[in-house]
Amino acid sequence: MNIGEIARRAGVSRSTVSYALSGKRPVSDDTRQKIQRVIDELGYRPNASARALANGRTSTLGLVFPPAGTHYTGMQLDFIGSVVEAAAAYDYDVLLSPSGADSDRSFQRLLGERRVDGAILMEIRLQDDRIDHLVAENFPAVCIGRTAQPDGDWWVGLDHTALAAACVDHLADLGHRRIALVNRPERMLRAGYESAHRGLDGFTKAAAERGLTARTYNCGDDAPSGHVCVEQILRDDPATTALVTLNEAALGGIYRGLAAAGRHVPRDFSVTGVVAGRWAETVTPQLTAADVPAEQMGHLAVELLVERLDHPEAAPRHHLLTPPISLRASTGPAHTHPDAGPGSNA
Amino acid sequence: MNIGEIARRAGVSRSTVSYALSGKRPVSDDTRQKIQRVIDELGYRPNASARALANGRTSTLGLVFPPAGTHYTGMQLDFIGSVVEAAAAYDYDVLLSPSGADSDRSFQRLLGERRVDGAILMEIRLQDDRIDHLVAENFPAVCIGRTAQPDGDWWVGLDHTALAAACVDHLADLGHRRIALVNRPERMLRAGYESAHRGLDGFTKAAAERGLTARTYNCGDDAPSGHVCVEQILRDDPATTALVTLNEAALGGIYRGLAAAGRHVPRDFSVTGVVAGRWAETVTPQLTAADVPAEQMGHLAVELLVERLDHPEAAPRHHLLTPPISLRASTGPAHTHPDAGPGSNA
DNA sequence: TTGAAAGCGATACCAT
DNA sequence: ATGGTATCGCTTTCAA
Repeated sequence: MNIGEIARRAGVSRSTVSYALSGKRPVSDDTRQKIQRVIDELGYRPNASARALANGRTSTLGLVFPPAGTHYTGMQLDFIGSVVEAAAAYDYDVLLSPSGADSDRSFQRLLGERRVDGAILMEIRLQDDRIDHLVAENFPAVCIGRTAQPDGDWWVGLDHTALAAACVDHLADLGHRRIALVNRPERMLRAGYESAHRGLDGFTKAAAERGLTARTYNCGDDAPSGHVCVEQILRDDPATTALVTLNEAALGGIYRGLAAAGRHVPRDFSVTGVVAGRWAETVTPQLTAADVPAEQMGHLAVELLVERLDHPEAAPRHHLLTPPISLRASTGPAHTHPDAGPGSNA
Repeated sequence: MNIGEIARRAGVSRSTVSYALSGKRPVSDDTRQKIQRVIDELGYRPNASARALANGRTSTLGLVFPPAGTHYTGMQLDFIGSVVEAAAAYDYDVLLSPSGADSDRSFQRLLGERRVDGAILMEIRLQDDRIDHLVAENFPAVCIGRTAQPDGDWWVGLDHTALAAACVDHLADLGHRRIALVNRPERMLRAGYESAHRGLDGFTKAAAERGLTARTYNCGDDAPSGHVCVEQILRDDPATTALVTLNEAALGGIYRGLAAAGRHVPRDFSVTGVVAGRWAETVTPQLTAADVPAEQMGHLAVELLVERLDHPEAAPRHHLLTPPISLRASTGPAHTHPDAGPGSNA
């Protein structure tokens, strides 16, 4: 059933039905009602493909994120959920594209075949060929995260440098002198992931400024890797009394590794980091952390994208967020653990 | 740029370009190469809307799941990830629809406007108006979960009855005599969520068969509710020594509540349940649980849907899964806790 | 092996 | 206030 059928049954022309639906031209109350009655009766809905072809808009947003090589982190998943929800409020549907690279089939389909009106990108790298591509085509996109040169882009990002530094300061204030960073996997660092890079920067500089002894580690995005990483940290320097994690997926393993080594959190070891709030609250003890406001960021990204779609010539806008540290239960004053003596091995 | 432009530049007709692309009609090597050269040069990709309009297929699957009223559970998110990944392997994109009810705008768009070729539904209710609607329209869909009368449907589901029973048996085998069930929120039970209903059934019957004292609780889908729920359980019957949870999101709070009450897991309290495997491994101690194979289920659902799309007349198929209990670290032999004496209050 | 032209189902311009 | 019709970009039948 199509618009022609409706027109025929209502005894009007197709254009009149179209205008009655869109309201882009006045239609007499009489015919409007006649049309509406037929539509209700037949349960007619205009075909999205035909409409998209005719007016050049799909009413769909693309959400681009790397394929779940291993698994998604809670944070990534929170982004997805919030983007979908926000998009629905603007009557946009969301098309998911598991693409890490410019060359991915799904990414090409999204853009080249014009399946979406605009795109939101996650997991940004400092140099990101996907973004280069989008900019070159002047394709409306908004990034969750920012590249090394974000000035021409639309984005909503986190000040990872400041966040990691705030974690270090928090620990230093509590008297910790030997700390460690649990970063994302080395592969992500090499690929240029911005959070891993900027977080590392912030951690390193803040530790230097506060005169702390600091070591940095790369850790796989899963609990077992977190466990192994903690073992390594305590082996390298048993006097370590605190750590900062940028790696949410490893958190469970980090806690377990600490417990296995006989370090009680927060009595004789403090843990903090940059983690989505709701996941910080699932672990025991609850994590004191710079909460990533995933929900807010997803909403802002959609808001920016819709604005950009409505005003194609608008100047780039962005939001740089620096959420405060939420004090919970995983950090406390520094104490030296008995195992921390020289030559000992936890 | 469109197919006409390509045709002009290659000096052939539009139909020849189309056939060169689809391979549905032989094209001489010579012209094929000529066309391909032009296409590469201009970076041409056929417009998805036009193609969908012409041949009636969108190459898009819909994924329907309830809006994140509160937040998504890890399990739901795992489904989303695995469905997207599996769909990509078949060159389908996935359109997300946050719809809990037949009447949701997004759901209507998906079906009525024919934005997708088929749909995958999550969070199935025993009576589900979305499914009734789909069946009535003979719209190709596959459910993750099953209704009370699933025989005519395509689905991949879990035997929640058996899973809950297996948890009870496991606890009974360890000598536990007084146990509790932490179910999903009452709102979900009232709405008819199949996992909550069938799980409750399985738990209740198995407990009766093994002659256990069992209580059942509804619990909000978040950590704080889990904490409160445990307090309630221990208040109602301090002699309780184990619980089964169908509520993944409450798990963190359950652990915390137990710790706060001075019950050590698994020494003097055992916890088990039905939870997605990777989340069972993030908590400490790791949860002994019937692991929901979310990834496998997502893949199977896509596989079934693709099959159904390719063979519109095929008879309904389904997969009923009963994953075994993975023994981890959260259950142990029953001991009576000192606080469990009559009149005491942990 | 190839071309011409009729759809697919909407929108929107040009008439009346 | 309404109708007729060209148009969006592709697929596919019919002819040659």
